[in-house]
Amino acid sequence: MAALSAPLVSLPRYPTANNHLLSLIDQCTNTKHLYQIHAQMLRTGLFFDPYTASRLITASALSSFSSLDYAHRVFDQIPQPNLYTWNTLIRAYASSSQPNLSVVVFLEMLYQSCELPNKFTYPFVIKAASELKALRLGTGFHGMIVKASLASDVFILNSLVHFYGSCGHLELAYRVFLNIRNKDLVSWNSMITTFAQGNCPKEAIELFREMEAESVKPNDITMLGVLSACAKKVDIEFGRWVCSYIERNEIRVNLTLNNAILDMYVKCGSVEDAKRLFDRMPEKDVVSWTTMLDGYAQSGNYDEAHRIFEAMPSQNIAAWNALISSYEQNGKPKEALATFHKLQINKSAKPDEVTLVSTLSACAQLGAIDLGGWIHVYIKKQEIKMNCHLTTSLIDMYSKCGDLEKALDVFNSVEKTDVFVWSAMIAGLAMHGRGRAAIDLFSKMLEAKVKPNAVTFTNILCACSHSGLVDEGRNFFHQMETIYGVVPGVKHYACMVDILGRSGHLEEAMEFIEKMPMAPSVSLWAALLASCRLHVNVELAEQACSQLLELDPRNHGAYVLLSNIYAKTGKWDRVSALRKFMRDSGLKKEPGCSSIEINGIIHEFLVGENSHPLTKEIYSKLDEVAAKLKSVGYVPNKSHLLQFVEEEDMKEQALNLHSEKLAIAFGLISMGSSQPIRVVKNLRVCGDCHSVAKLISGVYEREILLRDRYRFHHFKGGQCSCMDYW
DNA sequence: CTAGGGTTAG
Repeated sequence: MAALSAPLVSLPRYPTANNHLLSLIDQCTNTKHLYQIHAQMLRTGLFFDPYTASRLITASALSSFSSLDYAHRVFDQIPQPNLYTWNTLIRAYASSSQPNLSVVVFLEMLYQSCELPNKFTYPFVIKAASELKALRLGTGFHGMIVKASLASDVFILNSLVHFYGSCGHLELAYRVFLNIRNKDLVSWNSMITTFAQGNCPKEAIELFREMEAESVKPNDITMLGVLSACAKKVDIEFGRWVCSYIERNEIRVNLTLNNAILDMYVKCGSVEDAKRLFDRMPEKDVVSWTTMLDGYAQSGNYDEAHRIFEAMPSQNIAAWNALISSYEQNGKPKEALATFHKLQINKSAKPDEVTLVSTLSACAQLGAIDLGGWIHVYIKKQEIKMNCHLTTSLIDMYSKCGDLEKALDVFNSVEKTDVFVWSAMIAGLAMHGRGRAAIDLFSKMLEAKVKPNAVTFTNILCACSHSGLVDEGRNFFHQMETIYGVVPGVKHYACMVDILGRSGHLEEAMEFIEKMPMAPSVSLWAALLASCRLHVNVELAEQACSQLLELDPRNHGAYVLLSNIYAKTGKWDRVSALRKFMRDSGLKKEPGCSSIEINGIIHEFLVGENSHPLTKEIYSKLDEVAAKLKSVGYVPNKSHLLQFVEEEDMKEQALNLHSEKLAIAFGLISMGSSQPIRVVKNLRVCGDCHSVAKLISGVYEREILLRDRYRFHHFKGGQCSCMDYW
């Protein structure tokens, strides 16, 4: 009997040779070693022991010199893989760069193996689903788990919490969490992390309190989640408390935890605390350096930022990105582009999508279409994966640089879209005065089953405002909450005030403001004030202005708008009173500044500028323009003169010095006549400049694209795309 | 003999 049941090839359960080979696997440092062991296993027949073969798979799949390909080939040689072997491969793929293959192997197993997935299989394959953010897939696994009666396993449930969290479904994650009967530390950590990363820092901290109340002892991972929540909440008080909590409870502080504390200090605005910790840290890595660098850059301390940058052991792309994006976000787009340029020369790191997004955004701010277009080509040439972030930035860049057609090309050519891509395209149409097209696109977006968000509504209301679509604007505003569940914020109210005020419904705008459930913002009053100028309503303007100044006493824009209205109605005494007041309180009008890009170089003109090398030519061009326009009957409109110039003949001259005129004149001399002149102005275009640009576009047969603070003016054949509604 | 939770740049 004993002889009959013995296997043909006798394999002792734990033979010494077996143990010896296994211990050799742990000592492998390269693939060659693995091949030798593999060969030895085949020779001795040990390979056909599922456990031994699985160890070989694990070693080749998860080691530092890993080759998943090889692991898979090893797997394919195994005649009858058991469940453990399958799990090994599924696990290896789950944490690889191709988690989808984990799912493929899982499915193969369902078809080929007579064994069913067990409690070990699911955490792996759910991890793959989390990586893929594949909600439906993971939900399917969840169903299988319930059917297989595995739904009480705490390991599986914890991975489901993590899975729903990484898909952004916090409610589902929380529901699973609540259903875990025997919650362990990882359950709490998973849920806290999910809340912290899902932009619910309050809930994360509440859960941490609850955990304490249940006497579950937190560890370093818990604190990472809590600190990340503090950083998101910008609550330094609580952050400091967390640090002392870590000390009091003797939680092991490793490099990662120190980095998290560092980040918390930076995000909460205390670079000083961050620096103190940074100097004391026994060990630092790239993350520590980059976080510190980012802290200085975000706070505008570029001297220190550069010092850190130079001192870092290696300048990775994240470090460059920290500099570029902080410049771009702190209103220093030129510095952002200069840094990008340095990166290109330096070649120490390769631009990634974050770099390109920030740089495109800087191009958009400056109207630098040459560089922006160059980056577009770069993306194609380098075969950089287009994601929604990049698509959004490209659409935004082309729109803001005045090339709406290119923006539409990008929009129409991408496969992947999200709500931000659609919203950016709607914004592009809006700023070019194509209100109807923006509304059509909104309908298409709904057809594509993309849910509009707060940004979408800001943009669509903006479209209505620029195109004078008052009824449509009212409708969207009322529908946004009732139909789409987006609660109007103060920005949406400001848009509505703009829509109503601009179209002359000043009374209705005022009533609308009175019924607002929140306090009006500076920009809301500014919108009303601008409407008062357009429709010349001195009384309401004074009201709006005083409300605005109460919120922001040093807002020079408000004084300028009000003085415009006084000037328009001939109240010159009030104009001078305002001017005196501004001078006495040290308030200066923001100087008008226009820029134009010629052959990739941005030329800037301040109002009255005369430092440009071609100043002489520019001014003589302006004289020529003035003479030509006079001959077609143009009379300068002096009421647009906002500079408080008192002497009459000075006014006409000052009008000629407006920055947009200088930039247009420069464009006329420096560019080929077939190219449109693209100008970006920091303020709203003045009425006289608007008329002049229209005339130039006719007389000189030149297209002019003028972007002002609020929108685009596309001058062609003597007309403007705004139809004079601005 | 296999599991689950992690810090940086948009």
